[in-house]
Amino acid sequence: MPQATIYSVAIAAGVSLATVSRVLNNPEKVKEDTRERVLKVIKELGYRPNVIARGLASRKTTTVGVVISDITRASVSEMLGGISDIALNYQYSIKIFAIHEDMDVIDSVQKIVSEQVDGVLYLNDELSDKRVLDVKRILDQNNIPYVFANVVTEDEQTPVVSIDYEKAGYELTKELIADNRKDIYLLSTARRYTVNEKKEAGYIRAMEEASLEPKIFRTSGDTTVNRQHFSSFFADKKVDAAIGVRDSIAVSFMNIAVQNGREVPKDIAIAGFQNTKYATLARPMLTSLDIPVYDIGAVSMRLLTKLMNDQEVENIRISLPHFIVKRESTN
Amino acid sequence: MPQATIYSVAIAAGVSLATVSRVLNNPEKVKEDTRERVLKVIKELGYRPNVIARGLASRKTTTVGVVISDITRASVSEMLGGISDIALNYQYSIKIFAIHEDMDVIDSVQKIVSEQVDGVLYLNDELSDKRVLDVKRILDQNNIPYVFANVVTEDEQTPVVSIDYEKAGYELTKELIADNRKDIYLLSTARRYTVNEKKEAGYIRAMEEASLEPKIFRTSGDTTVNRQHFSSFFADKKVDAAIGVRDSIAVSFMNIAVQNGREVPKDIAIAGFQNTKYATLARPMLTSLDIPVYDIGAVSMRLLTKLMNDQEVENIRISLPHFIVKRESTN
DNA sequence: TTATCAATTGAAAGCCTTTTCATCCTATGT
DNA sequence: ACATAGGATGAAAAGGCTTTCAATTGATAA
Repeated sequence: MPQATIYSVAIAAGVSLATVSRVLNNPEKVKEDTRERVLKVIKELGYRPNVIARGLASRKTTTVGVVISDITRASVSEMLGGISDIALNYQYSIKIFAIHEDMDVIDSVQKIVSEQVDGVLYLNDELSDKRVLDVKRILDQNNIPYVFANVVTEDEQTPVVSIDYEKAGYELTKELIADNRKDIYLLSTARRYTVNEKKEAGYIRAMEEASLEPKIFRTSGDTTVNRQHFSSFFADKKVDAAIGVRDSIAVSFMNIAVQNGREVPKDIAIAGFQNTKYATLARPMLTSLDIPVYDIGAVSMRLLTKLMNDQEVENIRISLPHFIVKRESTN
Repeated sequence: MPQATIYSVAIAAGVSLATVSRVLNNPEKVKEDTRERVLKVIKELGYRPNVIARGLASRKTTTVGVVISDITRASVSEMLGGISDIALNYQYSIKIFAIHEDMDVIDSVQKIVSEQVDGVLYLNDELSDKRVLDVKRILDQNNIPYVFANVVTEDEQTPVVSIDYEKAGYELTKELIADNRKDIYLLSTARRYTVNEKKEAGYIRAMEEASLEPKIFRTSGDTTVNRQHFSSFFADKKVDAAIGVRDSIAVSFMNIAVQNGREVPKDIAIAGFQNTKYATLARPMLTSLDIPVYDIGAVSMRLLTKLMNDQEVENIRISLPHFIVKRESTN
């Protein structure tokens, strides 16, 4: 049997299509007994409205586009979990748009526009402020609401959900300074991510406040690569504490430190960012600044639903709370 | 300015809509100079076909639905990476359908059908054979091609891309037996996953072949929970090797083992499954059976594109190769 | 020159809904 | 009993595209 359409339902129920449509979308506008009759037929025929046709007619697709650079990163998929749960609540579907470095930003946004999504969630912590504005402009032109998640941008007019990475970096550094550590390194990425730059800024502020010299060591996120870097690191550097901009970097560093005969946390205190599973699977377990990634996803999706439905929004720039989870790798 | 439509392009180019449509979909059917004229106008107006309208008219949405239970799991997002890359190649969009345990399988599939996707990729390693058949039936009825990825099913008619988990379990166990280990535990999950059952079967086969007693220890995937289990484990059990059905379980076990004074791999050899980043971030680094998760995603997406376009497919049941990555946690 | 055929183009139907507008009906007030 | 308001319903247009079928054009062959 071919899929039932609104026609077949209308005929079977002896009403017009308009009525069937109303039963589905404005049930209060149709008399109770006809409504029940129609619903019965719908159930019998297993009718499900074709969302494409509905999207064309209503110019609403109840679909949001989620723009992602590297979906395999743990933080991204965690965020997607939050997005997906809230989307389910509000009956939105999720379309994934993977973007690659070599893709033209403008072109990729235009593609999303042509897909007729009702809103866009942009997850990309590598996005520069200029690019954010490009994306913003095109979406504004097409009247598509959007929220940036986990993105650093100064622009006051951009809806964004994130945490205060500068403050987080500052606090985590203060924690180590309070433990009387002097040679505190920040292990950052060679590649520039805007969120990491914020962490660095906070680290530097804390160090300078304490009249300590900020020392940033740049390496790769790839374990096989940074192992090499870290090994040579211990040959010539004085260090009694380190903060990794990601847990995985901190753990990798910790492993090399131990292999070089350092005791953690006695000789070296180590802390990470994100509080992922890497932190609890490390030995000793890693102190980490918890970033509520799932919540960032969930909250941005929630914010987006409000924007899409023209609801009153008190604050379009949301900063979620963070906190330090102290474990064995620091005192 | 409102978004350009095919009408505005047709008028501006002085042709009919049919011609514009042909320029986009069957360029060889329109004379070269008109084609160029139309393309020029398209570019000038920044026209992008509305994919919803196109989907309604052509009954093709160039969208595939990807069904996922827990998107936050590393293997799932890795697979999604493979899917997404291939989808990009073949110009398909990806719609995510998150399913939860409490959802009705049939209902959720019907929802996907109503979304008019051209194909479905089902990723769910918890799916029982019966459920697979339910899903299959509904999609067949609606004439929607599908591929199951990383799913264990016996049914010969089900397109599926996976690895031979039984063989993998067997080989990994053999490896430890060859190292003359006797008390080899399999650390599995309390919750039943079909893929884990296969690993268990392979483990048991290898153990029995060697006249060793298979010993399966069931715990949670949650680190805070299994730490407790593992701690009490060492109180009363004789063990000289262990295999975790996931890397994270193996690493967690390894940490507890070391804390209990065991040396790895001297006293206990440990191996995991999946070869995730957990394995390389462990100390010592974990031997792991590599499961090409990204490839499973990529290959299933490729298979699905063939199915969607009625291309000849030699084999709808694809088993990808696996191999053991030996590291420091075993001899 | 005329018939024939292929290449090119256009007109219009169709895809399945939503939504506006008009019509009909019923209950209410006088 | 009659006008009126409001609720319930249906007819039809609209949404932006693809695709069929018919018409036109131009070129080639007879």
